[in-house]
Amino acid sequence: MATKGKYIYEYPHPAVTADCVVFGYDGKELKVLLIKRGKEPEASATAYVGEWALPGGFLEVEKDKTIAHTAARELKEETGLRLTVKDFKEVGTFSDIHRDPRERVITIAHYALVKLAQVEASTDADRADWFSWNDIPHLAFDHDKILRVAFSRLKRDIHFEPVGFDLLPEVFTLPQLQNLYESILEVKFDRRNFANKMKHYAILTEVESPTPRRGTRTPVLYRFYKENYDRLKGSGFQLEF
Amino acid sequence: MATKGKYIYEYPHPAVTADCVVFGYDGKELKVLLIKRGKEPEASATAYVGEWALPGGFLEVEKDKTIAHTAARELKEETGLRLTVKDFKEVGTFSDIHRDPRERVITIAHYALVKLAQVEASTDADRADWFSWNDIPHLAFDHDKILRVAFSRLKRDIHFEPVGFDLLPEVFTLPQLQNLYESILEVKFDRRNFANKMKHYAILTEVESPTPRRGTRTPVLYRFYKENYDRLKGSGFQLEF
DNA sequence: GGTTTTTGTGTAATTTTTACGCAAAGATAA
DNA sequence: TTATCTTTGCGTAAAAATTACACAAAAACC
Repeated sequence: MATKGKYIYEYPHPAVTADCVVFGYDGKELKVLLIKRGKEPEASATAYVGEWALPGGFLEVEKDKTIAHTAARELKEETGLRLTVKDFKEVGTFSDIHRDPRERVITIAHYALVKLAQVEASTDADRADWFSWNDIPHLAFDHDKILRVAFSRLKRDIHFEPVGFDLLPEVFTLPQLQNLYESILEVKFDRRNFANKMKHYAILTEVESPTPRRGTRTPVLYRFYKENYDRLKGSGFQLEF
Repeated sequence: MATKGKYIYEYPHPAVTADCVVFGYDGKELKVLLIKRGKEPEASATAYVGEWALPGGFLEVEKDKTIAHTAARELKEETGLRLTVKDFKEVGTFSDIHRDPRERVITIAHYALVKLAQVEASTDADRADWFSWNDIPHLAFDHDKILRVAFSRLKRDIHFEPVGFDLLPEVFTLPQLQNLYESILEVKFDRRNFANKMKHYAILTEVESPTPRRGTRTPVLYRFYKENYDRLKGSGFQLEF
């Protein structure tokens, strides 16, 4: 199949892919969605068969309006997860000349945050699976590196944007929120100071608690108060921890 | 020249370019290096001839180790300016399907900071020129957009890294440093508070001033104290203004 | 010598951040 | 039923950082 192709260029062109780091949070740990690599019908050859990898795939030159559209389309095809283009944040370009053994492939990595509970059901479990952040298997290509960079990007973004809320269910407790921040920022906060700061920012609204029993004292439930957050953000605000 | 090419692929491939936003600072204003577009021997057709644009060009698939190497190589070829791969920071990918009228081209934008005085001489003035940030001409392609994003990235990075110092000469005055920060952050600071904060951070060392006359009172000269900055940065520090 | 521009300097008031202890809610075990 | 354990909620005092603010010295120009 040496000259099976029909797309001809005067100069060599690289292949371009979009890869997706999809983060979830189960109330306890940060999670990442990975796929098991199989044979890919579109690629001229398939590499790393049977290994775990980030979901992603090739830019469709004549169809994908932007590389983020590639990310959204491939994520849907490979995991069943349906996200919009706006859900993806660009992490960066990975372009090492030999990062793919088949041909020159540069990839634009993206990350996305999902409410885990609400998407677990719609995920195609045959090919995809969620892994705890502290228990990630070895990944194909340079996907380990991409994952690390994506995490550091998330870690940075959380200072400026309410990314935490994209990972939590609509209704959540203060301890859950704090644990999430601690997981991402890899630090511990004083519970009282954390609550004070949140109260000061006024970006949470208390939910009429239907007293949902648990193992200990029932925590108060909150909802994210988007209006207030947007107002704060508009005036050059930044969430600090 | 419809089928002049000799590079054949089974699926369509995009062209990939690296574009460079090179910032300089003349002690008064932020500047950007632009080139005047001419005929490009490498491209199958040339677009936007005669217009100003960001320096940049096509990834050489078999030669450029990473896309940052493309940026460095093209900057050198187009402007004469010789920077290392490490001098470039990635801004992001611009991949709109019709951003280049010739074919599908996605570009990875980068920015770099240079000590203006020391590079002005080595810049190829026939093709390249420095423009004040507040006096940028209309640019080819989507380069206006790239420029805006690059600036906002610089604005963000200056909180975490001593980027200011890359734009200043080795030896500089406190008012110069303040003016630079004000230009990038688009705010005004109180002179005394700015000086106090800098003193508190202890990242400047006073230089034995050879009393270099000027228009008014001779300002004290400083040099950036890298050791102290690195130490601070290592312990999770961040430059705030 | 007077005028103008630019630079350097310190302190008090305010705001933000940090540190810290105890009581109530709910579950489980004795 | 009571004791015990874990988890949650709450407020204040000390420390640190940020802000606001005024005057004198250096140099150039007239």
